[in-house]
Amino acid sequence: MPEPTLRADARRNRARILAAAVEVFDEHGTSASTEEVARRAGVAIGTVFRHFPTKADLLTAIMKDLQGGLAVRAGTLAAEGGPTALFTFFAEVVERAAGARTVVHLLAAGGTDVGVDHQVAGLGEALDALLTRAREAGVVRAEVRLDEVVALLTAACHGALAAGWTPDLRHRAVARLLDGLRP
Amino acid sequence: MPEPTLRADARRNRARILAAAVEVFDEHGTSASTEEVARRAGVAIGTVFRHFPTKADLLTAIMKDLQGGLAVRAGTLAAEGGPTALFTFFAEVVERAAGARTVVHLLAAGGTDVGVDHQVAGLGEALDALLTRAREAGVVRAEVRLDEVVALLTAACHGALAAGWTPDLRHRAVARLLDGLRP
DNA sequence: CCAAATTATGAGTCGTCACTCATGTTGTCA
DNA sequence: TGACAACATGAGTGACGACTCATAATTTGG
Repeated sequence: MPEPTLRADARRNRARILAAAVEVFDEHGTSASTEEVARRAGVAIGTVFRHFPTKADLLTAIMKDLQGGLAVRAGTLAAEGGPTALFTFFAEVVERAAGARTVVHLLAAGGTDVGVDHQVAGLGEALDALLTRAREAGVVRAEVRLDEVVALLTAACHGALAAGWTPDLRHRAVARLLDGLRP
Repeated sequence: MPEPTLRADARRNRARILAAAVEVFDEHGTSASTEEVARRAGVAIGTVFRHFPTKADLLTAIMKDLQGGLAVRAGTLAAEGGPTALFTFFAEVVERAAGARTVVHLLAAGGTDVGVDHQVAGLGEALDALLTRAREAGVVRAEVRLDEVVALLTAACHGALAAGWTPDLRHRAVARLLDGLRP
């Protein structure tokens, strides 16, 4: 665990860079230049490369944060939400994806460009909890498996960015998707 | 209609370039270089740019062909297939997308990078025929609209390229999607 | 078979982007 | 507070890709 505590300014800059990167990639996709990220973060380009030696490293770090955030949200819903919390989570993620290219681009890269262990951060476990809860309550068919839910969620996020997906269409499409899980 | 009949070699080269482009883009995505397309087609790079002044023009032409092919297939299924022909078409397209990045990348670009009129080629009409047929036969709920079907199809194609979609998972995911359309 | 127009060629241009490194700056700890 | 290590800076490098253009090779109508 090589974590010899970063210097104060270094920690601050690292956070700024990550925040700026999410903004920039949300707006222009992951093909946006590293220089644009540096500009938005208010640091020199060399600083970005000091913290993230490769653009892929930067993307991986974002992915990690993202998964962490989703895992937390899924965990909260699993604990507090009712039997349909899975549906809530599903809709929330798609809604977020609609306005933020980063999520989708990273999901798209999943495993190819960006090396991310999908087991990390407990996202899988949290989703599994949501699914089990829904299954036991009978709002989801018994034979629906976790990987199918993840697959549909991924697909929906991609679709949400496609041309012509108005909010209305998005809601109807997600509704149809969830209908496919119900008994 | 500016079509003063191309010279024989020009027609041949145009066809070769289109075929090569589909191959290359299927393998490496639409970010593959124009030079690679030229190499595969066995022509010089200048020739590619003579026929398609811009890379976007090349992509648009491929898109047109692609939509035409899908429209024909949809038309055939609408005429010959049974009430579940819509499901057959859906599954076929996803299956094809799984092995060919071009389809998906172009769908993803839909309207942004590549300017394509989705009304062209009668794809919408053919799909509508399939949907109507299914609806009348009662295998699809009455309130399902065409744009939802297209949205789900797009989403599924994107997902089919994502990491970890084994053939088995792909089939199950599509099955769940179609379940969402049934009464 | 022969011009004249059309098309093919491919080395070169221009721009962009990920990434580097010599130099300057700042935080930290004794 | 001083001194050293950690960090920041930003002009520069090399690679790559879309696109151009002067020149050479084909096709085609007469």
